[in-house]
Amino acid sequence: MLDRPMTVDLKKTVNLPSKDLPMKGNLAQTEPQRLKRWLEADVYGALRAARAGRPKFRLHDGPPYANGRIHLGTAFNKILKDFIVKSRSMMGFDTAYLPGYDCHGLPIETKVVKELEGKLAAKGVALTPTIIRREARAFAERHIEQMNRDFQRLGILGDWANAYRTMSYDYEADILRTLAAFVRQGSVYRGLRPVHWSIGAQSALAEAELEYKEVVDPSVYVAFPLATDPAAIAPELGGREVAVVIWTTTPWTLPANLGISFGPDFDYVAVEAPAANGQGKKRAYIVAAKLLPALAQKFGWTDARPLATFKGAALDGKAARHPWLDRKSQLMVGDHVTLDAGTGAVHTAPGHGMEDFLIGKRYGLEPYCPVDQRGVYTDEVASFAGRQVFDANPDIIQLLRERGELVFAEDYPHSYPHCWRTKTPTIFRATPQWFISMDAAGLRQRALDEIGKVQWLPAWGEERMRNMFLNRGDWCISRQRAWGVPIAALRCAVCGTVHATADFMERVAEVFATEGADAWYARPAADFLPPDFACGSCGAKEVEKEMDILDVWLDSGVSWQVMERAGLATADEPASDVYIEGSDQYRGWFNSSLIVSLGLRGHAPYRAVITHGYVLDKDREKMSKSVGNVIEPQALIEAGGADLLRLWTASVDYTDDAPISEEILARIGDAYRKIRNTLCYLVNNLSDFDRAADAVPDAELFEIDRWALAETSELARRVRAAYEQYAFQAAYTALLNFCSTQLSSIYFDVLKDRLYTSAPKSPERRAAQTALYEIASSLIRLLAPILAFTADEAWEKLTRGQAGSVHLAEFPPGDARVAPGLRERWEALLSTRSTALKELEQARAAGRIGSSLEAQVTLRAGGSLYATLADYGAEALSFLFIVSQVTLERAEGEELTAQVKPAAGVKCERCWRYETTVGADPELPTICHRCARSVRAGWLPA
RNA sequence: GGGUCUGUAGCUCAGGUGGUUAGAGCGCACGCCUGAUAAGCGUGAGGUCAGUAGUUCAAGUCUACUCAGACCCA
Repeated sequence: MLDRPMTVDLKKTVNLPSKDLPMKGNLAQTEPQRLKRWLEADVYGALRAARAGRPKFRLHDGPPYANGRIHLGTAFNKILKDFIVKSRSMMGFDTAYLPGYDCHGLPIETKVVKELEGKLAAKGVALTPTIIRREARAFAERHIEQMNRDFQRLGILGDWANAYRTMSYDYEADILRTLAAFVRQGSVYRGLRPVHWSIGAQSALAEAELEYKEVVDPSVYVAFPLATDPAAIAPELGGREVAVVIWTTTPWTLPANLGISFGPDFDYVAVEAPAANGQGKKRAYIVAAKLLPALAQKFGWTDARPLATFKGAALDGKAARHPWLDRKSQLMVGDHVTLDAGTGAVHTAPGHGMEDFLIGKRYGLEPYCPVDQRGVYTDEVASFAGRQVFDANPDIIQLLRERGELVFAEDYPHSYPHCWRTKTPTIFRATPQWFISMDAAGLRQRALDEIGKVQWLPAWGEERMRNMFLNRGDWCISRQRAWGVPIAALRCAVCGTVHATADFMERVAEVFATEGADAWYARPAADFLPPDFACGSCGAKEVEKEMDILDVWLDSGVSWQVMERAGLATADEPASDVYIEGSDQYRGWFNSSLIVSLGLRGHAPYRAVITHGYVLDKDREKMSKSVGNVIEPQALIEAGGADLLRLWTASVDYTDDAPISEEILARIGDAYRKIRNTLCYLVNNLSDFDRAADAVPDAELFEIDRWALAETSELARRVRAAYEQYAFQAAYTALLNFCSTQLSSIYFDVLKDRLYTSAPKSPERRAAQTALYEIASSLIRLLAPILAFTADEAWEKLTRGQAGSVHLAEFPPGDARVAPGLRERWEALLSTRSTALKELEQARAAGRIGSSLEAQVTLRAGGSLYATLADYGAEALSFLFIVSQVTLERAEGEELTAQVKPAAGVKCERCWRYETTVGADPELPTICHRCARSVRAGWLPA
């Protein structure tokens, strides 16, 4: 061998990472390709097969409404569900996820009707329920296909091909069978209830079909003379003529007045004022004390004299006389009474208002409604029978004036609901509806019992749910619409008696199962009739079909039955381990599902209920088109990929409302890049590492490798626990902090020297790679539920495509044994490192060094810290601090000091450390002895 | 108006049963490196804990009220 410099390209002897996993994710392009492969490989099916026989975990999907592209809220919901599905399956559970869609209902119906109206009118064809239903079904079908694609694009794993639909024939049959079950147990009844009614269209309207317009209505203040002894209210009123003054802007509802409501805790006064019929008579009028000054001025009561003051509760149970009819008006108290307007005494007509109806129900008043579907008074109404209600207003006011009960009248501009179709003002009108009683079969009490057995997350959900059941009225299940499941009942064509038996409904359900609910519209009533039918009341044989449909909340309330039908649950247990939906579903799906499951199975359909908040803008205000603060998921996916959206979902506290904005997304992008770069470092430094052949035994690992593995195990333990508790944000925080602190800023930074400068197959480099492999394997799996695409990509690279999708893998256990004292020892080492780094920064700021390798550090420590540092060794510390030399000195006190000086020696061209051994090897004169050994071992013939 | 909930640094979040100078990651500023490079490392500056009043020796943590926001109901 010649004793002169060799011509070695030293750059080529440095083991730099590969570029197998690119730093740039390019997710908008790569995700769809990966998705395609998942679908081709049927990852969901493979997962179910792989977990067959393991304990089951069920997440029953609350069906989103099938009427458009998904928005951030639906994406948020589905991603959270996917976190659960993926994490539970990685815990080893056989996790089923069968998505579903809510198909019937008003939004689709109105959309379809709008589209059809113009077209059909031009052809002179009438719009029938059958046509609406055909179009609505096609509309829902189209949107389900689109939404299926949208959801899958988010990386949601599930049985998409078999997604359930509330409009499928068997599902429609189940809805009707469910109604039959409630009929059989005696919970279903028919009763009157006020609904929004369009006189123009002669039909019931939903809230969404109302348009509010500014109009001027008559505002009247009407006296109702007291019918009970006024001394019972306040002694001062004994022997006086007393009247209650009410206010209304709908004088036409006065014929239906059955009561007056007061706020129980408000103060009311009886004041002496001139009687409205003049002639100088005095009369005592009752109004709310707080409103008296304003009212006295309005009425011209210049010398009103208060006679008595009392709480509204004092009036409870008393009675007044109707101003012109020979009828009592019940005095009541209720919390709905406010002092915002009027007199504090609220005219109550239970047939013409929702609040009136509810309080009337408590006091046993009928929802009396002497107005027909044309808005015309029936014969019951003396002197106004046959008159249209709005036309009758002036005459009613005139009548009041003549009778001396009109205290005051004026014009009153306000906004009033109008029918969106006919543009006519609407009225509230009590109409016959179908109900499920909350109490007839004890449903309310059973629900309250069951609520206590369910696990609520967040915990306050239990109270919210409980209050809801304590206060809710009977469930009105009928709607006067076309797109839904009809209430299969018959009405006698002669006497109008309704025939609705469970047996009959179940027979019809059989027809629905094969022909769909359309059969009710397509077939004549006679088709459903038993051959020997006769009306029980009048014996007639002619019948008509009931045309009301069921509330769509009943549709979705029966959805847990698909879990039984799919073999995922049995009837004697809750159909789902968990429900997770937005917080609006306490009133909605959680509510209806509980009632239906209780009615049919006797228990709740869920073991646990999780709620998430709404997606809000940067100011935590709701997104709306008119405000212009809407962010579309499609735009986010185009820009940054679904994994970005998934990472954002994990980053927020979903139990509260979740803010999203440009800045937040920029931060999430930063976090994504941090995680991705961490994965790149791991995977790309393992490109020449074959775990089976190259891994070293535990004993050959460096201490820092063992520390990093211990930290990884701890991470696994914490992240796993977070997933178990559905605490995705805790998982996110732990994972991100681990990547940036333990790995990037400590382990990876220190490890670069060993990975890059050791001989490729040297034991020290293989030790580092052995640790990196374990870390990569754990980290990727722990990330997989959140970063579904990126983790799969990294996993594929790490395992060289030999292990299948990461979503088939299980979590690392997180129970690695850690040598006693290792953690405490490393706390001391790392805190010493911080001290050294601070000192290095001072030297750098003073211009004494640039790179930390230009420095040597002298540590002075005492006591146990000195012992720890000495045991670790000065040279090892120099690698830990990434400086060229460390000198350790023993000190008396406890305080640790670090001193920075220029490193000794010359910079090694290869490892960049300053070494006194540079040039020791004459053949390799520009590098240190360590590098010379590596180069000889790795690149030169022996 | 009622039920339920939320409000801690620019952002997302930690801060059992009230107790020393309120923490983290990111961002930001400044600097280093140029062999993780549309990367990496370091140091540092950011907070009247929404506000007011109270309880207490002591409150981000308890009470009341106010303000702002969310869902449901009216």
